[in-house]
Amino acid sequence: MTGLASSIERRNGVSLWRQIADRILQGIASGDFAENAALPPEVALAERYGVNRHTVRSAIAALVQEGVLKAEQGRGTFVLSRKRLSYPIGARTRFSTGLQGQTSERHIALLSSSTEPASRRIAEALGLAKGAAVIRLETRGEADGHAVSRATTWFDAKRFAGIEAAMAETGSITASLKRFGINDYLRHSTVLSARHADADDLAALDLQPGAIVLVTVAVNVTLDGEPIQFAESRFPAERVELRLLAL
Amino acid sequence: MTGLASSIERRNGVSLWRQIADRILQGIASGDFAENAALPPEVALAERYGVNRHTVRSAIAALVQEGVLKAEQGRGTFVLSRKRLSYPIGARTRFSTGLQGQTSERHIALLSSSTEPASRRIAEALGLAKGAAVIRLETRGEADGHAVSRATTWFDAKRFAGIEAAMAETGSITASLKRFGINDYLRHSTVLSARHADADDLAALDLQPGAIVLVTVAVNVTLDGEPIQFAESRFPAERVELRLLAL
DNA sequence: AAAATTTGTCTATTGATATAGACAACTATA
DNA sequence: TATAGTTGTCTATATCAATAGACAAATTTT
Repeated sequence: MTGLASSIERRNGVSLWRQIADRILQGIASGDFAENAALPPEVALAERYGVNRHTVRSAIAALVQEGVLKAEQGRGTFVLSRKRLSYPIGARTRFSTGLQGQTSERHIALLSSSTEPASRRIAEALGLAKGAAVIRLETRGEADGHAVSRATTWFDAKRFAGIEAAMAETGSITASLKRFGINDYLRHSTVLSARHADADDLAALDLQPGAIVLVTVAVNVTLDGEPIQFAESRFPAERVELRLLAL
Repeated sequence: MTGLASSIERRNGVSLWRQIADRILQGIASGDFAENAALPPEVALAERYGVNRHTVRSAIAALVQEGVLKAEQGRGTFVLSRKRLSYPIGARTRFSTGLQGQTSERHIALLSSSTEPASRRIAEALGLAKGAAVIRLETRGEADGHAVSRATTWFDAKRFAGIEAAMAETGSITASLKRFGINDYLRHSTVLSARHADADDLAALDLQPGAIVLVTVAVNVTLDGEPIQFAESRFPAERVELRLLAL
């Protein structure tokens, strides 16, 4: 990306230090600030962004807290290496296989599960009657010990009774579905949006308040086109990008 | 979406009123707050979010300013109708055809154009030598008089000399490419991310500071697989969602 | 007409945010 | 060993953000 001007905005509900922290993150992502190298000195950054040096210090302090930067007195402030995961989305999107090559270990942790009546939206997506019982799973995707996604998933309770136990045991949706005789499935639809992370996402994904999450709402179907799974997934925008396949 | 708890976070660089404004926007998008109906009274909202009534008023004031809400003394605060556009992304993504049925009028406005040497990234995507001349177009997508996207597009300057004039005249990428003998093209790859809008996006998309943009980086190719166009598009997350096709 | 409900305005207080300047502490280099 | 460059700490001040309470103004309900 060519570094477009993009200046800092005042009195808009987002503090200057938070905006500058975001700009520094962008700079790292775009290669403006190289990894494992020193950031420009505080005075230079202050001049570049048109703010006081102390404001820049607040931004840096937040990023040090996040583990993105490391400050050393007398030497400089350094960018720690933190690769952004590229999460593929396509007809055969699978959590585990998708991140192969980028991480050495990944699995899905089951945070909680419950059975509830289907809302109209979920009933329609799964082809059930409104109010039919559905199983709801709250999960967190982890790769190399880092949280990379947070998802809420619904299944027909009648057809997939006990799937929460299978998830807890296998740590994989694909493996769990196999136990119900589903050896292959396709992604039918995906709708994408973005918003600020809510408190639940912040805790589960270990994010700083104000962070942005990418949100996908997807329906998976069998090869016959029968809907089996409805899911909303949240990805931390600062650590993950989505790569659309087969377009 | 089931309304997950998601409480409000303090001293994180994002002011409470901005967080609450975001929550209200979410509430409208999710149907929690119906369009053309009254919002709960300020005291009720204050209690729901655990903040002072004046803080809620600040959030409402911002959304009134944005044209999302309308406050009437003695009556209540009303949600104005503002449908979120659903922008399709697929192999044959076209700006104009994609929004058919959702809007009555749409076109692409050319904001500026220039010729510059290709960065490594753009050269690789377009199959050119690094430093080769490329045409860069800055455009804004408009539907029914509202800005719905902001894009930066690069073309090989040698092959597409004068495309900026065609764009200015036709208001359409598809129509402009036809003048260069390209009657059909496909989307080869799309990478998706999200971030806070920068100053340029804020101005071009008529957003409030702190707003979130969805970012797509895409390469379009001819039917023979030859790359012809590299583009970065920004969509206001509060007004647009991306619907992934053919997955 | 009266009461209840809701938004609008005002004053006051507290804490967070941002600016400004000075100097200490530490590191690398001439 | 100086010197320059960099991060760390301190004080002070002004503005913004958030809370609190009281009452006015407009609308709807009783």
